[in-house]
Amino acid sequence: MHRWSELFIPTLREAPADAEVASHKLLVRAGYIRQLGAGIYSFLFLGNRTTQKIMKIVRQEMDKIGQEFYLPAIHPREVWEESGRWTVMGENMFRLKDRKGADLCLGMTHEEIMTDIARKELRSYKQLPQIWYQIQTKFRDEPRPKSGLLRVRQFIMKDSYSFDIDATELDISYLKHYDAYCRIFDRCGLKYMVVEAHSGAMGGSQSHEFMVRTPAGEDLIVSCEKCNYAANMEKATSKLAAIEELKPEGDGQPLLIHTPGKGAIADVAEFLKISAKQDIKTVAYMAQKPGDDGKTQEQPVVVFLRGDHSVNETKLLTLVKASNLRPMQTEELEKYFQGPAGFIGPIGLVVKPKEALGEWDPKKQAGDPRAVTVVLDEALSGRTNMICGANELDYHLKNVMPGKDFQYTVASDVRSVVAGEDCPNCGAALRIDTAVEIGHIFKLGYKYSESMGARVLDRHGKEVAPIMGSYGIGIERILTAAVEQSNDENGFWLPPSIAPFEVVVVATNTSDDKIRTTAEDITRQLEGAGFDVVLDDRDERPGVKFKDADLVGMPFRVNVGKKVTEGMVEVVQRSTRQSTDVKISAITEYFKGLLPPLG
RNA sequence: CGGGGCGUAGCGCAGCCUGGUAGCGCACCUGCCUUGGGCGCAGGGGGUCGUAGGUUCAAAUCCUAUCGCCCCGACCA
Repeated sequence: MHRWSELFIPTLREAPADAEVASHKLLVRAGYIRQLGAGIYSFLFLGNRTTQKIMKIVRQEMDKIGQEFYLPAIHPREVWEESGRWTVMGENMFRLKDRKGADLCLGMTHEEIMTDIARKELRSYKQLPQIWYQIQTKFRDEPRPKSGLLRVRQFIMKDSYSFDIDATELDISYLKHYDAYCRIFDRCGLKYMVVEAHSGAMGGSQSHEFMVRTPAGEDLIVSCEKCNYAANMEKATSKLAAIEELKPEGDGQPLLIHTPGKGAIADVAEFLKISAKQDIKTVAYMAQKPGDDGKTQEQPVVVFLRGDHSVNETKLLTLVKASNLRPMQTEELEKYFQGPAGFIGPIGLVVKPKEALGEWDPKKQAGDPRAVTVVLDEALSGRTNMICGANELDYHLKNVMPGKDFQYTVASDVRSVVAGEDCPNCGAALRIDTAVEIGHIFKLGYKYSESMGARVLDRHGKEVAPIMGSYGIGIERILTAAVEQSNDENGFWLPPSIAPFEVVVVATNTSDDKIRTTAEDITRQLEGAGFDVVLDDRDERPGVKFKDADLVGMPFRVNVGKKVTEGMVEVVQRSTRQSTDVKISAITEYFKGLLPPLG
């Protein structure tokens, strides 16, 4: 029997001053966690019980589709060099040296290690498909750990990896994970949504993120209330209302107009009595990418989009296969546009051909030194009679038509969706929320199997690289998300499946023998029926015990008090505060109707 | 890495400007009391004031450096 009086549950009346988000404050106050350093936390009794329950659910569902391994956390440098990520991971990776001076790192994720096993052992298509998973501690030297358990430097992750003979088979492994993840998060009692995510510049074809809405989240997700459209900001798009085009003036050719001192879009629009929607915004970047020699390569990228839109830099990075963007400086603007900041525009640019998109090989960069990658946002396709900068101080152009009056390297969706725009599926209004990512499934492709040399023979005897997928779940984030989702000023409540205890039995007055023994009896009964119960038998005033019970996350409380003389106790549901008088003799039956048996 | 803030008892804070005995609330220990929402009374324990230098007769307080933590930004396969 778990007696509170003998347990270590250090609850706090006040939250630590440096806690900001609800889950952080409450998990500390409830005695689940204590901080050791920035982004490093100890899990105490209650916190550990919960994460163990979460892991049990994850394990049960993963065992239905895969096999659990246990892999090292310390990795030799060589494996990470083979995949190229020893360099790519940069400062985010914890590195150390052993006594012989050999380089090692703490694993941030385990693609390399799993692929290493695969290449040494897998020989034939007959051994595929394989799904291997593990639940392991990961280390990331975050530049800025924050928000309690949300962004930390050490955390537990369930990660799995699939090896398939071809893309069709990968689809099956991917779908298995998708379904397993839904079962896991359902069982953990989370309200989550699945969003399409961008798969990054490093290859990979499909990716979904499992997100929980919360103000503490760091990711933005776009979703439709009407249909089930949901996407990551970096992937989201929207249907735009038709724009009323300006009338052409003169012969319809671009026409120079004097706009003295009106550089900004808003000024131009006001000066010309037009809407920003009729203006072309020009955003000029230098795209950056680390070169093979370790030096940063740069190339000019210019985006044209509707005056009231803004560039989504992640979309753009993916499009031009770059790792970073910086705004062009004045001299660079003058070099490529031959015009002054504020009045730059598309006409007169030397446009790189479509084949040059995403091309970084310096040998293929020869040609006109003024050549730039020009990206036209799709929202400008087919537009007519627009206003744009003339590349001349204090002048703009009228009657400009993308595609006719200027060329571009590529037309693509590179703008950010704005809340209230129309859903691309059903046309209803889109909303944008912050959310926390609790799971991510990802079609990796051949990146690791190719670079690390995993090969199997296919049914024709031909040597091929297996195609891979990688899939992660943040264990602590499930807890954090659950707390974020269900809390008030007094504390939080967890879904019974992951709460440290499903029921707390409060003996309101321990000096009353009848009350004390009844509370013990009830606890014993409920335990006997398979429920997870803790008995609060502390010699405290009832108020103290009620406050604690409200704080620490148990979904149900049984108050054993004066009504024992009538054979009754109260059952209080934490989430609703609803209190029900229940006959002591019927208490087990009552909970059987409320709670599913423990798995 | 840029900007800001904070390090004084387990937690929350005051004291610092204007140098001179280290304080308050909660928590903790003992006793009494109380027992349906952090109850009351009495007594008590606990802090090299983040660390290291410096100035001074004297430093929590002034100066310098350094470490740590938090927030905003950058970053986040």
